[in-house]
Amino acid sequence: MNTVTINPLVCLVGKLSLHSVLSLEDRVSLLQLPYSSRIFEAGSFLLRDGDVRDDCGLLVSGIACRHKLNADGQRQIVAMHIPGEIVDLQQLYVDIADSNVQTLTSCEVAKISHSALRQLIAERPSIGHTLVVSALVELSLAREWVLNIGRRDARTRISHFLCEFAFRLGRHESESVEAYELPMTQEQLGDALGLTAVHINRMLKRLVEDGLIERSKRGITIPNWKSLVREAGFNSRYLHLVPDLGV
Amino acid sequence: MNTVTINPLVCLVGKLSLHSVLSLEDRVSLLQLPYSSRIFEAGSFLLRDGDVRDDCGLLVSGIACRHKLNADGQRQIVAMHIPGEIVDLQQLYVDIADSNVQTLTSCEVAKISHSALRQLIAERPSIGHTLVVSALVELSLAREWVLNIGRRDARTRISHFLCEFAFRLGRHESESVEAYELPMTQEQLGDALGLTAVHINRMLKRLVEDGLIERSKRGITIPNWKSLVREAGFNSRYLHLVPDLGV
DNA sequence: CGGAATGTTGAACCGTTTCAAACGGAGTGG
DNA sequence: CCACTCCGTTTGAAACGGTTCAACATTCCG
Repeated sequence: MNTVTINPLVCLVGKLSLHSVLSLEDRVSLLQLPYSSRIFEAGSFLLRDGDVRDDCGLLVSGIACRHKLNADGQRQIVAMHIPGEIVDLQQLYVDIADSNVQTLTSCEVAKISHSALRQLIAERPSIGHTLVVSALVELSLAREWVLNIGRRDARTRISHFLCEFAFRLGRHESESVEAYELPMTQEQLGDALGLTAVHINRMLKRLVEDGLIERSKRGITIPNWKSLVREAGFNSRYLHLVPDLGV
Repeated sequence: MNTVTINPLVCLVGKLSLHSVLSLEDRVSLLQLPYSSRIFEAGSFLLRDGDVRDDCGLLVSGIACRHKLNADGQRQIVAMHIPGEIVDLQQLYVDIADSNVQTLTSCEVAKISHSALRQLIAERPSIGHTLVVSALVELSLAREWVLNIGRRDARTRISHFLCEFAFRLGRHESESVEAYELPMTQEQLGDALGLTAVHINRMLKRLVEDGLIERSKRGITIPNWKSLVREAGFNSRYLHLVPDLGV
């Protein structure tokens, strides 16, 4: 697997750089963190509600989602996780997990012990600062998620979700025909957006009919970025990206 | 106003203590922070989407809410703020605000400059740690809020909101008849829960009929805490309170 | 190849919204 | 003190968006 060995931590550095300016020394120190990497197959739990952890899981490749359960057992996906994100950063500060994280695709995860990370943060406070920023960006995303579910109808809601996901994956070069893989069943999309799979199906169909998206298996293509953004009322500011890239 | 002068910062210490264990030295240092206190009347903005700040606002008394706007101008309340909370802590780490904070009642707010707070955090890292914990608790609340709006029907959703608010205000001694003031119009409750004021009205009426709550003007009484908790499927774990108080 | 999971479609249903009208209380000015 | 207005609450009837259920088609995967 790791024959050409690229250090998986580069994806962490890349992700953190989206929200903060990292010094060269910080980057170097981050890349020297000890880790052990492992592959999880689709559907594995990376974190369970109630877990207590002594290491952090960095998502190196693949997509995972964070979800919570109702008293009735209904599921609500509350966040998506993409490569470069530390999936259980909260457990570095707060003891007990309050949600589940489950892989949607096969995922490579690098484990970093809390003690190593704590030591690094103590030595280089700017890295601690950067990690806090990434947590605050997650907070901002969660609040936008509330707005999305609370105050947008199904069609706009799905459009907004697709925009956000495309944007976070970096597939948002304006005007161009952008495609990405959306590794979610319609059931999962429903759980993310507070809708039923059936209704997701109908709305996706309508979005295709109206030329806002194209579909092939699990792939989504956005033929005209601007029109989907308009449909969704999407404004990327809440993502707190450091470089101002259009929109 | 401040003739008997109680330091408003004690409420900050109290709030932080709910989630973390603070040393005596930390408490003392916190209380020595320089601040300037001011009263805002109901409806004032404490923070606006897009603001950049060089000081933090500590809510000393009163209730505020955080909200975001749709592209259509529809409002969604994404969080409630109660005394002891720093309403714009994010701006200490992230430059630009992504939501509005508006007072619901007359509020006393103590301003603390970023530089003073940064200096304190540098001197006493455990205080920085505690502030991060409080931000992560807010993240946990936001995720539960998503679950509440996405996967609970109106009746349960309102019940859950009332439970959470009561619990955060500390009015949750089990079994007893607990009352608190809920300083929100039905319109605002609707904005918080992704419902219309009309439907809030009908559901509140039903909750009263079913003996789960009692109402008087803006006051809410919970005659039987346990039955409302059952109705809401409420589990306080996501609030991450340090002392384990029932439920 | 066969079975399970996912996607698709229609019809009936229901929770919530919308619209509209009336009510009540608090505050203001004459 | 009354009349007036403003704001929030209350109520009803009709409409709508999304759900539910059920059947069938398709894809995935061992």
